[in-house]
Order: sequence, then C-alpha cells, then structure tokens
Amino acid sequence: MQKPPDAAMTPRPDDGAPRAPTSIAARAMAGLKPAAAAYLEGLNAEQRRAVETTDGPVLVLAGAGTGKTRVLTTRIAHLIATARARPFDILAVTFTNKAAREMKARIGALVGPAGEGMPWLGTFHAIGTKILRRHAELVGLKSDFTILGTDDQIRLMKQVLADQNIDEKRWPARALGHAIDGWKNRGLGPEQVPPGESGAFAFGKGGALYTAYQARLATLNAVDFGDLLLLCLKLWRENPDVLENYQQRFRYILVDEYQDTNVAQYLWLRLLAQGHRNVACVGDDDQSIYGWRGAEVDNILRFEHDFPGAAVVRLERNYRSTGHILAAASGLIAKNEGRLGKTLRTEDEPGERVTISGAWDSEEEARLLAESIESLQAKKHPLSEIAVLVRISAQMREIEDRFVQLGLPYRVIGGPRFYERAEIRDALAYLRITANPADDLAFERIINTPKRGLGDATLQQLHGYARAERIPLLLAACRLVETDELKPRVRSTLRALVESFSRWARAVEKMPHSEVAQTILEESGYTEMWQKDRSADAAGRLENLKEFVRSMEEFPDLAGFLEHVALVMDASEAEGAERVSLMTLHAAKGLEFDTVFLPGWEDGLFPNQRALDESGRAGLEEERRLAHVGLTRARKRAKLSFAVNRRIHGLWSSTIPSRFIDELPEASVDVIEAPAHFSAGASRFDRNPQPFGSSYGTPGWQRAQANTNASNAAGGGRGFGSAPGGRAGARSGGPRQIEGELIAKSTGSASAFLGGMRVFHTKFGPGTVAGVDGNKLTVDFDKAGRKMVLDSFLQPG
DNA sequence: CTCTTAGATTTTTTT
DNA sequence: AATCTAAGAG
Repeated sequence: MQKPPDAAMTPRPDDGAPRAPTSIAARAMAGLKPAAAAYLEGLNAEQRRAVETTDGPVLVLAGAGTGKTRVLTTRIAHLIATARARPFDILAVTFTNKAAREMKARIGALVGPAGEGMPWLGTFHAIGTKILRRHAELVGLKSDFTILGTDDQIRLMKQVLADQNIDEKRWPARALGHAIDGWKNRGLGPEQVPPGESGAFAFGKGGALYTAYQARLATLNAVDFGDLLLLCLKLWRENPDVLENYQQRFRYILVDEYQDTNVAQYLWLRLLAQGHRNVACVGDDDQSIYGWRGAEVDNILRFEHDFPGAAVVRLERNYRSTGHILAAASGLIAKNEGRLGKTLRTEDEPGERVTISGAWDSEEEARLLAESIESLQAKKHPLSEIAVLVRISAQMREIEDRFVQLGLPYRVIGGPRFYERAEIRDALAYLRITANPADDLAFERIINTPKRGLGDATLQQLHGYARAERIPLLLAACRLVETDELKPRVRSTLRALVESFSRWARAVEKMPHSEVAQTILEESGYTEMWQKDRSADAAGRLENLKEFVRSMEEFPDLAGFLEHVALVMDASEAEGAERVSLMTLHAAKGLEFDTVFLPGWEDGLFPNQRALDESGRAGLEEERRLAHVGLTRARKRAKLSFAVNRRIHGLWSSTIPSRFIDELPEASVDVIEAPAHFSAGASRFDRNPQPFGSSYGTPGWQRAQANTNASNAAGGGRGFGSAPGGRAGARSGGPRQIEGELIAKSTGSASAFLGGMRVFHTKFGPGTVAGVDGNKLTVDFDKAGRKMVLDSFLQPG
C-alpha cells in the first residue's frame, strides 16, 4: 500500500509561505485554471458549501446517496487547486482499504497527476502504522515490528491464559481477546481499565491478563490492530514535540464515515485536529451499523460540542433512489430516537413501490427470489445491477444452492478474505519466519504443517528452553538439536527444518522473493501436502497458493509484501462481471444497485434476536439502521421477503414477519400475493406438513389466511398477506399486486385467541396460548415448547 | 503422534 | 446442518 517512502514529505522549504511557482499545487492550479469552476459545477448548494467551507471544523451530515464521496474528493481537489494545501498537507482517513482506494482513484481523476501521492490518505490503521514506524523506539518497539492478525492474537492469548493457570474452558481466549479489543477501542491501556471491568474477567485477573498480553507483544516486537492507534496516542501524549510536528504537518484533516469511529480513533483525531483545527468529518448517524465493534454514534452527535463553532452542513438531496424507496427508508428510520434528523428528498419520480412477499419456508423464499431474478434477466435487467442482501451469512447457503441449480451466475461479496484462508496463512507463516526468525507465532503455526512428527510434546520442550534462555523458538530449536535432549527421530526432523529455514533466509538475499516463496512451499512439502489431499477444495487451495506467489511480484521486497498483507486483508476483486451480487447488509454499505432483494425479514433474524438481547433498545435501533441501509442501496426496486418457517441451527422453527415491515409507510409498499401454485389442490389439513416446497399440498401460510380473514373480519383487520379475492387471483397465474392494501398490523385487530385457549398448530401440534399481542401469540406447545407464532397458523383446538 | 469420534457452537466485520 | 474443537484410542 505505501511502498514509496513519501519523498514529498521531506522537503518543506517554505512552510506556510505562499507556494513557489514550481510547487505541485501551483502546477495543479495552472492545469485547472481554465476550468477552475468545473469541479464545483455539478454540485448543489449544500454540497458546495461542504466543499467551500474549508477552514475551521465542519461536520457534513450526508444521508445515503447524497454524494458523500463526491463532496470529500471535491473538497480535497478544491484545497489543492486553491493552493490552500499541497497534497502532503492533507490527512484523509477512511475505515476500509476499499474506501481509501476509491478515494485515491477519484482524486486522481479530478486533480490529475497533482493529486497523486497523497501520502496521508489511508485507513486509520495504515496511517497509524506509518507514524509508528518512524517513532517506534519512543514506544518501546523496533521499527520493523510485525502486525498481528486476529488468529495470532488468539494464539497469544491462549499462551497468556496458560501461563496464568486459568481454565481455558471457563474463560476462553476469544472472550479475553474480545475484552482487550474492547478496551483498546475505547483508548484504554492496561493501567487505565476501570477496576470493575478488569475484575469481570477470570476472577479479577482481566487487567493483569491485559498487562501480560502487552508484555508478550513487546517481547515479540509485535502489535495488534488496536495498538496501531493506541500506541499513537501514547506516543503523542508522552512526546508533545512529536505531536506538535504532526499537528503542524496536517493543515487539513478529512474523515470519512465518521459515525463509525470508536473512542480511540476519536481521541487520535482530536489530538491531531488541535493544530490547525481544520477538520472536516463526513458521516451519517443513520448508517451507523458497527456499534457492536466499538463504533460510537456519540462521536457524531457530540461533534459540535467538541469543536465549538463548527459548521454543520446537511446533505439531504438524494441522487440515488426513486421516491417510494426513499419514502419507505425514511419512514422506517424515523422510528428511531436519538438521531440528528435528516429528511432525505429526491427529485426523481416515485417509481415502483417496495414489494413485500411471504413464503412458506426459507427454501421457497430462495426459489421465489431466484425466479424473480430470472424474470428480470429475461427483461434484460443486467445481473450486475442486482443484489441480494441478507442479515447473516448463514442465509446465503440456500440462496446459493438455488442459484447454482438454475445456473444463475452470482458472486459472494465479503466472504472469507483471501489472506485469511488457511493455506495462505500457512504460506505466510513460512515467509514471516524467513523474514523474521523471531516470529514465534508463525513458527508455531507451521512447525507441524505439513505433518512431520513434531507435535505438542516437542513444542512444549522448545517453549521451555526458549523461555529459560529468553530466545525465540527457532533459535531454541537450533540449539536443542545440538544437544541430546531430543529423541533421535525428532532431533533429525527438527534439524532438517532448522537448516531449511537458514537456507531460505539466505535465498532471500539473492533470489527474487516470489521465487523464494515458491521454493519454500515446495521444499517444505507444503505444496505436496495439498496435492496428496483428495478433498474437494484441495485444487482450489493450490490455485490460491499460485495466486499468492504471483501477487508477491507486485511488491518490491518481502517486508513490503508482508506489511501489505497485514493491513490489507483484502485482495482486490475482479469487477464488472455479469453476476448477481450476494452479501450481508453490512457488506453492502456504500454500494448501490438498481434492484435489491432483501430476504429474511423475520423477527429474530432481522431484527436479530441476539442484537436485541445484548443491546436492548439500542440494538433494535441499530438493526433498524441496518434495514435503512439495506433499502437505500436500491436505485429503482427494493423487494422484501420473509418466510414463515426457517431452519435455525438445523431445526425448523416458525417465524413471524419482521416488525420493521409493519413500520414501513403503507403508501410506498406493495404486497405481492402468493404465487398460483400456492393454493393449488388444497387438502385442508396436512397432518404432517412438509417443509420442502409447496408441492406437497397447500402450505400452511395460505391455508391460514382464510382462517385469519374469518377471525379478523369483524374487527376490520387483515391478516398479513391476505387480500380479497385471493383465490381468484391465484387462478390468473402470475403474481398479483394489491396496491396500498394491508401491511400486517399487530395492533388494531384483536386476535380471535385468548390466553389459556387450547390451540392446534400444523407444525407444532397442540398447545396452550400463553400470551396475545395483536395477531402475534405466545404459545406453549405440548411437544415443541414455547414459541411465538402468528394467530393465522393456529386452529382452535 | 495421529487419527477418530464425540461435543459444543453458531451475528453482523475491519484493520 | 455443518463445522470446528477437544478429548480418547490406537
């Protein structure tokens, strides 16, 4: 990512003075002069204000689709073009590498060569790394420190827990990792952890474990992701002169996705911004969906307080979605409290309403969804403009199965990342030790991969020796093979391994690093291991390894490559193929598509039960924001769906439509009636309902509607999905739309059922009503236990 | 030490 | 249901 050391940084001949005519900015200006206003021209008044309010703190509240990135890039172009700053005077931080890449590209397009080499445009972590490498000694590191990924962290935590004799069953390493991450996200070092929280883990040892973990990191000359920010804070607090240097250097600061900043990032920014106070944060409180990993919406709500006199610009004109989609999304998000409040508007036509359809089970939902995509495809709708957004990855499987069966091309976005695959991590481990023989974590990872008979016992022995001598594992291995403390067999394999590593380390000096990698993979037997493996994905893994070696060629040296991998866990994806995109709602943030499918809108799944349990109302609001993000990804069509039966952890459960569906404004919604085959050839009572497709008879959902209509007609209410003339419509063939009708109302119509009544459910059998909430009932089933169900699925029993 | 089997574990994701 | 982890047998 940052291969060339920023040559531009070093010469600063005329700090603060007007730019010399030969400066980059001046050349940029010269180039831009004739079209000086060009880059401002397409902007609306609000956007223009966001760009032109250059000095002092600015908060830009940019709703979905309001041109946020455009404002950000134009602002940078404007700063450069008006000679307020040179590219290297500007600090621009993003959260993801993807966002950073995109911004780089767009600035390049706007400013031309002058925008190149913005050395301080990058993710928080990339910039933090860059700063730390320069001042590593001041925080007790060497400048070639390694950056640990999540799995290395866990490995290290396990060791720490073992050292302190803590039962790993009761206090899993993951949990400790979570706690420490949480503290780091909040900017807390080991000594700053509140005593109460420190005591919450492992009988009061939380803080001590944190300290021990940091000590282990230090001896390894390693940092984790949290440290990349936390150590910057430490560096600046303890070295005011260093801080001041950076404060002066960054004349203008820009922050993307400000609503996602955590406390550590906020503190980091605030320290830097105290220099010139030219800080512009762009964000949208309604799109804050990362609260569970430490993001603080409060940061955005508090901005004006922290930066008195801040200008606040609201971008409310949406350029993406049609009227109905926007109305649906706005109506939904309006149910949230505690937001800064924006009203998105569009000048686009109303367009199609958001559709809602139900299915008997998740498999049928997937089938209907795929059919719907096929019919769009038949109408020449490009597949690349269709996305399916799910709440959890587990939903993807059934949908993928369907796509595969139909031969519908698709791609999963944001799946397991390239550098996180086991074979890549293994290969990386080999390279890491070659580059840095003290990398114990990497050594542990591959000492017995491929299997060479060096197991736990040997490793323990090495550990003991290494700790006693205070040397790295590899060196310990070196020494131990010279003694006779090892069994002969172990001794000879270990000796061979040790010798291989020193041979490879020498090879790095005289061979291109990708060739060395190739050699290592072959000589270590790693490639062979996968060649012998006959499992289905072995071929793919070998393919990945090839790609891995090839990708190394793009980097000047091994160290540069390793740093790239540590920070950018992401291999750039091939774009533009004619495929449907499948991803989680989280992964969809920042993207847009003509047509968006949103399956699985069921209570418990979305809003997710766990989010509700863990964070209560705040959790619900975050889920609602997630729904808002999902809807606003759509330009022309949004299609919601839900299933009334879904397999959760392998068990079928009955589900009820998401409460978010009730919250959508009726005027912008169409309910799609069940397709014709739904009610074909009905046997009225299916003793043993088959979850697999509706071909087995009338699905319960449809059957239940008659029931609901009957029971609710008097109260004027309607069951979900019911519509007058349903049967007639069914005969007519394709889906029929009933405009503006319905929407399940859990309020309004009282259910025909009362607490204590005996009832019968087609799936769960007989039971007793325990509670009633509109048409949603809590029932204690004789066999299946307590469940929430829609009254329409129940017969009086 | 390695392989097998029983058991638990199951959101969202970046760096 | 599927997958990963840890304990037990060979």
